Amino acid sequence: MNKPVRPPRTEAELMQRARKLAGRTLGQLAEASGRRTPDSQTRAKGWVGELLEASLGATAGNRSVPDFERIGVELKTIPIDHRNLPSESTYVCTATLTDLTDLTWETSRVRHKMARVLWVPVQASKTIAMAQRRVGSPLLWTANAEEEAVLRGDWTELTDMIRLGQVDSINARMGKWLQIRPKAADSKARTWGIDENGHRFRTLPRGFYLRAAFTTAILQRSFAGVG
DNA sequence: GCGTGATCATGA
DNA sequence: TCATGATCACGC
Repeated sequence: MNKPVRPPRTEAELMQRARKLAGRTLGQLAEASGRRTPDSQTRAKGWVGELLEASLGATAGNRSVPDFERIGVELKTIPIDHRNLPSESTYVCTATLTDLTDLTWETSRVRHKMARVLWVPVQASKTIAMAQRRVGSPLLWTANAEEEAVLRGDWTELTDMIRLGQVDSINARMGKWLQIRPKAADSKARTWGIDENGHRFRTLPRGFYLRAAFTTAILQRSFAGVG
């Protein structure tokens, strides 16, 4: 890799950088940071996210802290289809399956992750070669009251099921905007969960995801009144 | 296995 | 066509 980008010191600095990236291709960003552009994402699923992290000066690596630690901002890239709409859900964090007694929405990882997010749309149509895909206009976002109420409701409903030992009854159809889906190397992966008798048992690791309908809605909201 | 980053691939 | 359930890579 080339010279690392230094971490942004303010949100304004981060936004200035993000706006400069808008319109550039992934190939250009890859060259600037000395990375090879993969032909496909099948075996490079996190590549775009890591490329944007490097391009904007994120420092968190795989630590459980915000991507832009100093200013408390999380970076999320949004894959965009040919209609300019999000084509995938957005992973948020792993779901806690044991020791939930003192866990509340206020102290949850979901809320902390979602507190302040820089959304960066990136073209993801397979009809566009990886290196030619372009970065879109960034959105620095915080949930408004209505959004947070829905997220809190979804989180509470799903977390209550886990508390009651019903984790294996959770499916991805639950939750309006926030859902729980597997988050693992494969379907054989196992972590500890709690069954309906309160006993520990082996189960598939899960994660919280934001539905594409949610990111569609917040991108729409950001355009409202702008033209 | 769990954290980071996500997208793939198939059934409905 | 599209969302669900499965999967890929990497550091530690």
